[in-house]
Amino acid sequence: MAEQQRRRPGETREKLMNAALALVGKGRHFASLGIREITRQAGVVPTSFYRHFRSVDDLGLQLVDELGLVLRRMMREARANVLQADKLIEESVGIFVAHAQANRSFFLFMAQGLAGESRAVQEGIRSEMRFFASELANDLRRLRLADHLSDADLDLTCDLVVRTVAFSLTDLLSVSEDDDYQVGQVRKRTTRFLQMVFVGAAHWNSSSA
Amino acid sequence: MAEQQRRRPGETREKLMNAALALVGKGRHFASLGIREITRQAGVVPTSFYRHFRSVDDLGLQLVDELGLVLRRMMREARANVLQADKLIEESVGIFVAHAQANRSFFLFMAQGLAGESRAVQEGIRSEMRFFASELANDLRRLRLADHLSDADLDLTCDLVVRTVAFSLTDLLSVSEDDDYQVGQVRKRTTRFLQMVFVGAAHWNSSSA
DNA sequence: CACATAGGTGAACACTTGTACACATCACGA
DNA sequence: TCGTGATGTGTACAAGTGTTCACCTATGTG
Repeated sequence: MAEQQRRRPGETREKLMNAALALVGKGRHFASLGIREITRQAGVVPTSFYRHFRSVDDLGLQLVDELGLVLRRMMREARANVLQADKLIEESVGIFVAHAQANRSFFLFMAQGLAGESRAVQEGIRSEMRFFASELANDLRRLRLADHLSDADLDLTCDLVVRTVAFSLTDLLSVSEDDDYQVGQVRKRTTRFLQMVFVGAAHWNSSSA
Repeated sequence: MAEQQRRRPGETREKLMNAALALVGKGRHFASLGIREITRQAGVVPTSFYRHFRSVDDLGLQLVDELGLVLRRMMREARANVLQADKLIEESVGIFVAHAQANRSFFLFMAQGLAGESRAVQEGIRSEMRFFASELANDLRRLRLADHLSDADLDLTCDLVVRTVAFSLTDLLSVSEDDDYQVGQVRKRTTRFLQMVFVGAAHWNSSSA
């Protein structure tokens, strides 16, 4: 009936995922989204949803996959841009904040998913964080910045770093997107948190023996 | 019509709050709860809800208040039970884990609320965490355990501690309630996180000047 | 005792929800 | 060329939703 223009494959699928993200970005919680709501936002008929996803949770899982890509992009940029070791933390936090701002909805979704209602989404996000932490550990090892730490202690440190940053996400996402002052505050605070963690790591074995 | 037994005042109100908590404890996300669902679980007619709360978010706000009481009880117990300073961290984490297990639904609600959909609930929980951190700072000051730190740096430390513990909540709540091994793992890991933070705090000024 | 008030109840409303079914349209391989 | 499968659409329905209304009953204060 309504004219059906030729569609690039996967287009509606993208539209649906973006619609879910958009709603999350608008302040809704992912766990409270419904199929009809998402399709309405996407400008698509409800039935189409089932062509691509079995349920809202399923869509969530696929969002986690995309989130993985976003995180990898961020990591790549961080690796390319960290020039001097002494500004390493500051610059990394800066890159993180910039990405979080540029992909606000995505990171909002991530923060929500950590205590979300779908066990699978939760585990997916957790697993992305583990991956991130292990990559960080590799980098630190390669740069020989933590030679005095055992592998286990280095992992511990990186896990703590990732957690701290992840928690900062909730700070960052709860201030207005363009309140530069507040955003700066979060950045400074996060930087100091990480500095403290690294000071702890630097003195770890000598103090905990 | 249906016989109306004499009710202790506020009874239904409690029933409603407990019902919401029970649903959260069962794996539901607070943001996805509806009025009818809550009243059904409470064994009460939907209309009764409005006698006590204006909306689900309102109920959430009142839950945050109760959460405050739970946290205070926990703090009191921790203060009473910490015997030797050298086991301070270990014992505190133990008490925290015990309380989190005993009030699983409450802490689940807290973890969800941090990235929740109601701005007010979010701010309430955040504020409880700030209070907790400032009390912790007072204690450390009183015990003269952080004399070398400025007030601002002490606050920073305590904030980081509270965040770290709060994040552990998501670990703790995602493992089965009675999987003692996993729970023990979370406890050990959290303890080491905090030890690392405190090592960092101990060497803070000397390393960051 | 009378009465105001708080709290509990059932029926009804206008919507929204998830899901199923039948059908239309396109791209593409046999 | 003709299927055939993937993707889109419209309609339908039963069930669940938030909220309002009028009404009932227990309780405590004047």
